[in-house]
Amino acid sequence: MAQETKPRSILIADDEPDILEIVSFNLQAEGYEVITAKNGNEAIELAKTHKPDLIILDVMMPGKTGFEVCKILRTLPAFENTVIIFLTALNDDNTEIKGLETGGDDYITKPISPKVLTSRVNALFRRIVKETGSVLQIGDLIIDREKYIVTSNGEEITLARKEFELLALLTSKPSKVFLRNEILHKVWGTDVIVGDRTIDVHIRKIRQKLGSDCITTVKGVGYKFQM
Amino acid sequence: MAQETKPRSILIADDEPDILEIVSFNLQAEGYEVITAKNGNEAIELAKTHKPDLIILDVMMPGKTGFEVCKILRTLPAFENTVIIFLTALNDDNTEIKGLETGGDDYITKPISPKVLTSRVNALFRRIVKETGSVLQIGDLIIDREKYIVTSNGEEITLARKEFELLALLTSKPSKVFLRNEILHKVWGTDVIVGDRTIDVHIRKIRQKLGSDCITTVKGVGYKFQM
DNA sequence: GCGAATATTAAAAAATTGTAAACAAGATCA
DNA sequence: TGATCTTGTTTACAATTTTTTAATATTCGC
Repeated sequence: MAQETKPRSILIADDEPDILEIVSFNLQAEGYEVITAKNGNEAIELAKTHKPDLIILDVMMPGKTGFEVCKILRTLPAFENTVIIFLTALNDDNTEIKGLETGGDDYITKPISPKVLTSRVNALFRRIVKETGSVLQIGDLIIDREKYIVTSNGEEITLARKEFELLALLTSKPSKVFLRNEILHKVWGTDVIVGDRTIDVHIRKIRQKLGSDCITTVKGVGYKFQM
Repeated sequence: MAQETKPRSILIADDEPDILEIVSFNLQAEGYEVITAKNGNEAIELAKTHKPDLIILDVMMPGKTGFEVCKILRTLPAFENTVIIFLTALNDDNTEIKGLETGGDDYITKPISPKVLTSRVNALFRRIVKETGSVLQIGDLIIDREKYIVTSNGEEITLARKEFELLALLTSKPSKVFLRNEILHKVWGTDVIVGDRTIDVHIRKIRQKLGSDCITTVKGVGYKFQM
């Protein structure tokens, strides 16, 4: 039931092994998948084969500079939207401006704090990343809270608001039995008073729409969702 | 009808008049529309009324700090996606990390070069525009957010400002259901109060102009755009 | 089988949205 | 300037959908 998300991948190119190691270590600790390159040409190769989500480029590298790598990558459609961060010892305004104008998203000067770098990477991902949206998948049932859509076997099912919220509640913890009281509180709210049969009627409608046997009655207690 | 392009607007908050002046000057020279605030509370006020595309906040300000302003704004739906840059004399890793984690998109330490700031602003806008897509094409509908033009089957459709903003919001995430409240906040602003039927009427006008079946009503929830 | 709990059904009630028309405030233009 | 649009908003009512109630049947555990 838990949605497996592919970890975001980051390519780091730097000719100093120490930097590669410490930055890799910190980014991996944060949950990113890290690939390293020792120079510009290797960076381009690895970028093409791995298509990382973010690329960190040292500016001064043997072979090709970070700027050159960036320029080359940006001409390729696959990388026009990839986030690129420059890393450099050159603390010079004009170089920084040049880096940002070359197509870099950020420019960090050495010596860098690995934690700051990580924060900046996180900030960029937060900004770029489309929110995954709260999509719940159980068996062949997909519940998309953002789009307010329920799909069963690829077929879209229209649920009214209370029906949707009730189903969303039950599916939030499959197999858990929700007490009638609990359901009332969470779907209707604490200050709304409705009759006893109201829940039943809504459950019935959901059962009708989904094909009945995914919501089980636990007599005297409540309901639970199970595929 | 003259097609005016709405310039991107930037709000700068700093208690040092010199900084306000020099930064404003440079950003205006770059073509941005600049609004200035002298402290945190003024920043919040101006943000609410002007809804700028980007906000630059000094961290140390009388009244509310930049971090506090950021935190407050981020809780409002209208500002959850606004770009925020921190500006500060505190060259301290932990503070920088805190700033980025508070929801800031960038953190620049003083003394700053106005040109570097401008470059960073440009870089962030370049990135955002890519994500938001200043020109959106959905089916045979083309929405140019920058030029305020909507084209359907090659034919230009004239939308009033509110209509355009509403459509732009809905199309910014196709299929996502926007809550009525969310729409009110993002199109009308946080402190504007309009009647219940106002949204409906605008939706109706858009439907009339585009041919009705691209905006779907999700009763009790909101509206969504779908081709 | 008994009784309490739940299912079913239809119809009433409530909530939400669609629509047309009217209005004020600006903008536009002759 | 005054007349005429355009825009944004409100109002009032119609149309629709959702939610609830209430009355009746059915189920399930004991």
